[in-house]
Amino acid sequence: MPSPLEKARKNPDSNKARILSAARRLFGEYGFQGTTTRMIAKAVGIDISTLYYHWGEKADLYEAVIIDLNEGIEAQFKVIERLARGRNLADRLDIAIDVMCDYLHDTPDVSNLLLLGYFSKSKTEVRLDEKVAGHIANIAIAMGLAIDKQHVTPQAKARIMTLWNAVLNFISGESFFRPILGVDKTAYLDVVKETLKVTLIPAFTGRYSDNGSKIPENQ
Amino acid sequence: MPSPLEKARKNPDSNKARILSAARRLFGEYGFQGTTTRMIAKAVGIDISTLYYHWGEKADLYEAVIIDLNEGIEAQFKVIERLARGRNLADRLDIAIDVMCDYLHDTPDVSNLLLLGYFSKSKTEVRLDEKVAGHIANIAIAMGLAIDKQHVTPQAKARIMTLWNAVLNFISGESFFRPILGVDKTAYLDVVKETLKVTLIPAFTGRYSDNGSKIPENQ
DNA sequence: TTGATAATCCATCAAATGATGGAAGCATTA
DNA sequence: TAATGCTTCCATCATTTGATGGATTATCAA
Repeated sequence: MPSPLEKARKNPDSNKARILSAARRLFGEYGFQGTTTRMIAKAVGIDISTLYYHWGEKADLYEAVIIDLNEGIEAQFKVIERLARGRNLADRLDIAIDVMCDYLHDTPDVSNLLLLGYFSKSKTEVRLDEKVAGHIANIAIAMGLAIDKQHVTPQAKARIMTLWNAVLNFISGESFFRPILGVDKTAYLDVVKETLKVTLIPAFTGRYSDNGSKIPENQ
Repeated sequence: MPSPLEKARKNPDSNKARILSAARRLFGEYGFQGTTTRMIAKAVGIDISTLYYHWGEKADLYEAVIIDLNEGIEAQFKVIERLARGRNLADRLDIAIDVMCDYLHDTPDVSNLLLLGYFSKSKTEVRLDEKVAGHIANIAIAMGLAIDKQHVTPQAKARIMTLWNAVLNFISGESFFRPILGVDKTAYLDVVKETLKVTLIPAFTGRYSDNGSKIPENQ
């Protein structure tokens, strides 16, 4: 039997799918508490009860949004892994930053939702942490910093978090940070990419100060 | 005539001050939308109407919280400036990271509130961006990267944002990131400081070249 | 003490919000 | 056509939430 999400994806023009899409955008913009079911229904152009018919209560819809979003991220990790295979560490990081920045910039709700999930404590908590732990480990593996999920050092994890969070911050906070930087919309993405690469790639390619044993480049 | 904030600070045991304090904690934890005036009143142990008597409508209370918070941050910048004066860049950054991490870790609402301000779009927007622009410029000056607020290059701004955001992310997201790192509460702060220093100080002390492929040499 | 000012609480309101029941419309198939 | 199941909308409810008016109590100077 197909899950509700698969059903919605199969027919992107259905109301069910359009509700999910609007919910994603609005939850990302205003957060869980700041988004009302009426706002979502109005954005789609349907009655509120249709929304409840398809997705159940608000928290269930939110959960569907989070699951959908995480699958999108995981798909991007696969893209990165494919493009980065066989390169050296600096090139892999370069590719990862490019791909992730482009992806998140094209789908702005994703980074908003993730950050809100990290920092805002809502009463209806949707489990997100083990997903993030998985993302961190995936990046570590894709970057060749670990053989498998069980062998990622805390140091590597912390460095990846720094990079991952920096990407999310810059993309999600564009409307906030861009005026401060004083660059236009098209230049912003380039400035961000360049800054992330220059500031953070050396943190991985340079020597690891604590253990001194950088994980060898096992292609 | 004293401002409401000065009045509240003068008498920290007054209900007015206790409301501000509880509001700060709860707004930081649940965000503007997720916090109700009843929650705040209950935390203080007073009737809701007393809250309205002292602070007016909810948005006004929130604004008072933000102003209070920004003054605390600016005070910390002064501390950093005093401690860092006369040192070299690497030492200044080291001090700045230590002082800011300690301060934010002791007052967890601050980083939460700032991040929520960056990323969550509420209908009742309180101006925060020019404050942040000021913070960025202050750091730039304190670090000796610029003579005055008018002469901070976009590159320097972007690097400072990366550092500043990284601090906020790690402190505010402790409950989220610490289990992933698998360290205990006391060790977390040290891991964070160490990671920030190792990964980000070279971004400032190294060359500001645009190819970014070089690894800094010093310390 | 008295009188004015400040602070607090009780009761209440209007609007917003999450959620549901049931009737009506639509589509597919027998 | 008739029957069945899926989808949509209207009307409505119970709570929650922001906010206020008015009565009551505390504070304190004259």
